Amino acid sequence: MTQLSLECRAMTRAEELFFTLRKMIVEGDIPHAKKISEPELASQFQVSRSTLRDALARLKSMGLLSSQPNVGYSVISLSQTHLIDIFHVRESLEGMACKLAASNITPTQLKQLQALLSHHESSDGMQSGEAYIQAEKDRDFHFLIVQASHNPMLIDLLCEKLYYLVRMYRYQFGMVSVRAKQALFEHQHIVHALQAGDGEFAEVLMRRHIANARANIEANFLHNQGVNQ
Amino acid sequence: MTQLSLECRAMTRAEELFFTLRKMIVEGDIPHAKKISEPELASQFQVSRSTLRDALARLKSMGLLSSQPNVGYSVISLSQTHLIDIFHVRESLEGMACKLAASNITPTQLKQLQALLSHHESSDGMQSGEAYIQAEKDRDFHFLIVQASHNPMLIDLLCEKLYYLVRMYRYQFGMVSVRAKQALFEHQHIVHALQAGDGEFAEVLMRRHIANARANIEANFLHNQGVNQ
DNA sequence: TAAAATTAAATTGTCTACAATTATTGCGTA
DNA sequence: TACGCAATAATTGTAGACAATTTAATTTTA
Repeated sequence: MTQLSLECRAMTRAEELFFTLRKMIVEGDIPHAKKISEPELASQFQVSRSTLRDALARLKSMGLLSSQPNVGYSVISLSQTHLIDIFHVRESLEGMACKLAASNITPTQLKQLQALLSHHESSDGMQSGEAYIQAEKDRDFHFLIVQASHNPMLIDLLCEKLYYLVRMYRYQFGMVSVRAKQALFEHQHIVHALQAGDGEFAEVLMRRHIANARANIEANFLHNQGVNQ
Repeated sequence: MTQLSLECRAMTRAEELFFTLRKMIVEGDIPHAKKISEPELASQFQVSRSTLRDALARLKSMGLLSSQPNVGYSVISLSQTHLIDIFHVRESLEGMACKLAASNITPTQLKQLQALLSHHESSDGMQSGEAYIQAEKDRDFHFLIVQASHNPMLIDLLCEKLYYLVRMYRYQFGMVSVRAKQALFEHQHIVHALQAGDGEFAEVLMRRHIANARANIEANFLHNQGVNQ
């Protein structure tokens, strides 16, 4: 009767809690590297420990939590080396995604990508060339390309797992792009390669794009050395 | 008192069951694409459904099981496209691992790698050049390089997740290497590049190595078309 | 006083029971 | 007979209780 779930999958209590906790962890609302009290969290969200533990297990599987048997869960402790590790994985996976996208992207997706680009070109921050937080725009661009790879495993790894880790670091370290204009150029080159169907080149460009971002982060670390652990 | 767990971490019932089920799934002892009955499996292993569900959740997170809320779990259904997807991911990740290994490999690890190679060279199957199942040898070689990357995320993805998926396909499709001698040559080249500390070249070689394996699989599919779905 | 051992408290892992949802069976109707 | 609907059975999701382990607090001893 009430079968209006054609698009909207069934949502369990545990799944809902998973989304809530993920947001909280990413945005830094749960202290890092400090043990999580299951009874406390469970009562805070009015759920049983079973439900909570289901959600915690999912958060662990995507790398936001760590745990030890008979001890408990805790939000992972952020570090420079960990962030660099993530970017190495991103570089390889998004490079491959970009290569595959050159072959598999649909006309609709290509149009979306182009529309995205021209929108970014015309936006205020870009025209003045000043630095600004372009997290969401960046997200959309990279997400579209990953989707266009049509490789479900790549999509899952990048959009469901690594993305949230990166976002957590953005929140925690307060990373803003000081190379917005440069990034736009790189995005444009990537789209050109995709249009031309040149997967090998598209991959190289995407990898350089992410490697540049990593170098930028490393330089930032060097500059702030001693501030972060 | 009984604190002999310096190396051996605490092992929960759920973790033990996880290992058992993983082995069973990989080796094809649980029917694919058919819903798993939780009460049945739980009683079969003399554990409660809670414990079983903990294990099932882990198996899902590594891609061996799929699930739907309010419906249940089932072993993933294997397909040619899925296997190809996996190899694309492997190519990119192991390529990166190899690149990083060129910089980060320890002298001990390099010696282990060389010892492994010379052992393979002298083994029977190689000398006669005949095809044989070299799954374990291949495993050791690739594992060592991934470990040598010293990137925990790469290590986890490749050695704890993708590896078991690949092994499941090996069992299910009965894949044997018909290019053992060629693979050995490629392994040798990779080690030479690592010795020379040439990460870029080592990456290219590893990617070609895996791409060749993929091409071999695709050719096999083409030959057996209609047999597998 | 400081370290080790022992006891007590709290936390996690596991089990069982119940609620909510889905799958199945049987019935009635076109 | 085939299709749709209703009632039943079975399964999954969630809650709460107990057991095993860890952490803390306390006592004992050098």
